[in-house]
Amino acid sequence: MAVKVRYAPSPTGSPHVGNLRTAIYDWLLAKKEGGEFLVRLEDTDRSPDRYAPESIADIEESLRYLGILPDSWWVTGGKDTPYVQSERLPLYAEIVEGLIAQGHAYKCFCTKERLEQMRQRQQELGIPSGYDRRCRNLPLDDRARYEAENLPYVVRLAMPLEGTCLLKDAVRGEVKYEYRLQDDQVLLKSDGFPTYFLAATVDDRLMGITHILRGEEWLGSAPKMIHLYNVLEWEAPVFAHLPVILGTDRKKLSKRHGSTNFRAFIEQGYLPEALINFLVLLGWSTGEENRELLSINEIIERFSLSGITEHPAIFDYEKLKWMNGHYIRSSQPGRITGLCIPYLVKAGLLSNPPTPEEVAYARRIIPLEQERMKVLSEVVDLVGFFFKELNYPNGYDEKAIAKWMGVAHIKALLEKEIAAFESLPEWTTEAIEAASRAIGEELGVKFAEVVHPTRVATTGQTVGPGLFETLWALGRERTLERLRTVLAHLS
RNA sequence: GGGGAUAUCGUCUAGAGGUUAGGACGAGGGAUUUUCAGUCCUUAAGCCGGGGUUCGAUUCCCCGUAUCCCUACCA
Repeated sequence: MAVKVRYAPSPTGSPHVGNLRTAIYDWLLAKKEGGEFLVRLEDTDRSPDRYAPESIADIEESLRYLGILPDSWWVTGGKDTPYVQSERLPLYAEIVEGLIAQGHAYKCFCTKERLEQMRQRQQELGIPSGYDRRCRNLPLDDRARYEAENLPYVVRLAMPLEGTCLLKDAVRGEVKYEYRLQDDQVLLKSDGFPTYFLAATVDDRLMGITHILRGEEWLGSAPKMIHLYNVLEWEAPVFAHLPVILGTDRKKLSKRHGSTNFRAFIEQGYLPEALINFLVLLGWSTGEENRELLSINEIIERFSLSGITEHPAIFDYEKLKWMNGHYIRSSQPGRITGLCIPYLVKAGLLSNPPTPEEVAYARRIIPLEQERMKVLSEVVDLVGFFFKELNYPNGYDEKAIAKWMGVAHIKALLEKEIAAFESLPEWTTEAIEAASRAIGEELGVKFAEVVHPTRVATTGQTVGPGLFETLWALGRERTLERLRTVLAHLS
């Protein structure tokens, strides 16, 4: 049977990297096995504080950005339509009616207040918590009366009171559960919407899903779903429970640890291939081959559920940065330039939209800083000196001035450079370097004693790309202007 | 309180009944000298504890401990 996997996000905010990793694994499995990758929107939680329909666009964008496009989803449709659970309500209602008729599920009229009190009492007494099943054994005339009164109700799954459930997990092997310890899970809420347990089970079945990849936090609820499959007489798909991703304090990754949602990573400038490569490695490895830097195709070739780790992984932002830097460095300069320009526009360094001259300038300077970038957003600080008026000495690094603007040969150096640069037939890195070396010899100082003061005078700082590439990119006019300004202040 | 999962350098991980326990990030040192970054070389750093099984366990089993997850009309 062909593999069919699904990613089933909820519109409760910008996607979390943990969910994205699940989506990546889903996509990889589908690609590897020549199967189908389906994405379904699980929008059954309508409570105003969680339901965030505007995040649907984020979900779509995250998949597009990563390049893990679904074979079928609500955006492009497909043969399992609709892909949005709120549009599938009648399907769930029908299943629930059948379950009630067969005694596998029952209406529960308990109020939230009663359930709350029950839970509190259970906690005080130190006994296992869970629904006390009062409505499971409700006398018939009570139920008839409640129904006649139109009391709100939920539908609960009647779990077996004995026996064990054996889950065969693709990453964890066999896990056993006692049915009697399982709660009578709510399947249908009082607002008529299904819960995850019902909706996901029904949809996975109707959509022909063969493998369910989900976070380990779902492991404990597997027996409820397996029981549902059993009473519905459906064959259960393969379950694969993925290790959770933790923050540096070993707690479930959350906003406290820094960025966790897709949007934040994009804004900081992480490349899709870096995100995928890093996320994939958080819980999966190539095994003996021992490689970490892998292209998408190399990952697809090697991917398998058996390579998935069983223990939680801590999200290492440093390693992600390193990996992103690696992918930036190995990208075509044109691509990085294009990706960086919006950051410069946003920072006000370029007009909105940028003029052709500005774009040409950006194309000259951004590649010079490419190997220094870990994330794209750093470009703003890295190339700032190319754009800003330096205004000696205020715009200059204090320590840089202290170290190099007071050296004995500074005035002679600047004077000679201005004269030499003015008369240079061609403004090329080679010509600039040759002239600079000649000046150094004339002055009888070491080459470094030419380079460092010149760098400070023209850039205001001590770090940056190679000096002659910098001056070349800066252009003859800007270079001369900066040298003259500094010289004027020194005189 | 109950249930479940997991346990190899600080972090991500590989690994096998006998290995100098391998790689990567990060950290330290060195080289390249036009700074920073990069690149190359290099060093330090690990099998949770206790019982078994075994000639031999870090590896297999049990117990303990620790950590994480679940225990909602959220997913």
